[in-house]
Amino acid sequence: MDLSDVIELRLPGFSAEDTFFCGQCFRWRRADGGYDGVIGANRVFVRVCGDTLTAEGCGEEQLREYFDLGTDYTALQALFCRDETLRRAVSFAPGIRVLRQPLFEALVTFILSQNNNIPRIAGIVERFCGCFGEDAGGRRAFPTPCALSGIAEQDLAPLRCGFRAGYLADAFGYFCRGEIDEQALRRLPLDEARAQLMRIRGVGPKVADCALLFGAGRHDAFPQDVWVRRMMQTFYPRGLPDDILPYAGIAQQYLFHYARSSGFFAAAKGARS
DNA sequence: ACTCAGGCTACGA
DNA sequence: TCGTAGCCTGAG
Repeated sequence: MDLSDVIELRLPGFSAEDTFFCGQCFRWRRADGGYDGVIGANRVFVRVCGDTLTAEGCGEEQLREYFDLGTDYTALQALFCRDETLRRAVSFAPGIRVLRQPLFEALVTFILSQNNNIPRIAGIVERFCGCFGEDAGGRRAFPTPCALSGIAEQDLAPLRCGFRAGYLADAFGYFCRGEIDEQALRRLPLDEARAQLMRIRGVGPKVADCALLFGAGRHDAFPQDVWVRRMMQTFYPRGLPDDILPYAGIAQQYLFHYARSSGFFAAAKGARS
């Protein structure tokens, strides 16, 4: 296969802007009217025109998986929009899709996300790839677990990721030794899958759910950060509607983005004391 | 200068 | 089993 081929995917309603910058991934940049990113071992350039996404740099199968073509967002949004709050969140940024990233990448980036802000996370991730990743055509691929065997906490000093370095080193160990079973994570009951990941130091419920949702295709995993918790307390004191639960993670992404970006909670900031 | 960020661990009650 | 102080670092 020629990786320089331009591949077109039909992706109705897709917004690269909202999808790439709604906080689920950290490696896309705006460039030349499109987006420059790295998927697996490949540097990829993406452009969106109407309902068509064009991509060059990687194969079609890889793209279909990464953009989760198997999930029908039109149907999903119809379901979500029967709920008043979700209807508002979805219409705020209807072009969001939850990406299916590699498990290791999702876990590592969300370990780095804790008590941290997005620009700085992106910086740490770039330094990490720069230090340990293979060349991917002008950018660096996200390092594979194998490439990190023997990497210790002190080797991570250049990342300037602070107390998270020890957590990363622990995670590398689990992956290098093959002690994280991706297939199991995909089929196990949610709490068991979460427990497997939470053996890693620095991985609590939130990070585990992010890894499952973004890195293992578990649409039922429901990461609750401060923003989503605010949404839950305000609009869903009794929890999400039952028919949403199998897709709670995707709903979460709309709720999260809405909570952070709509300004709904902005006034609450100064209102303490 | 100072707060706070997409949590977690460790420790105290 | 609860609740919470402290943590590296740097952006705002």
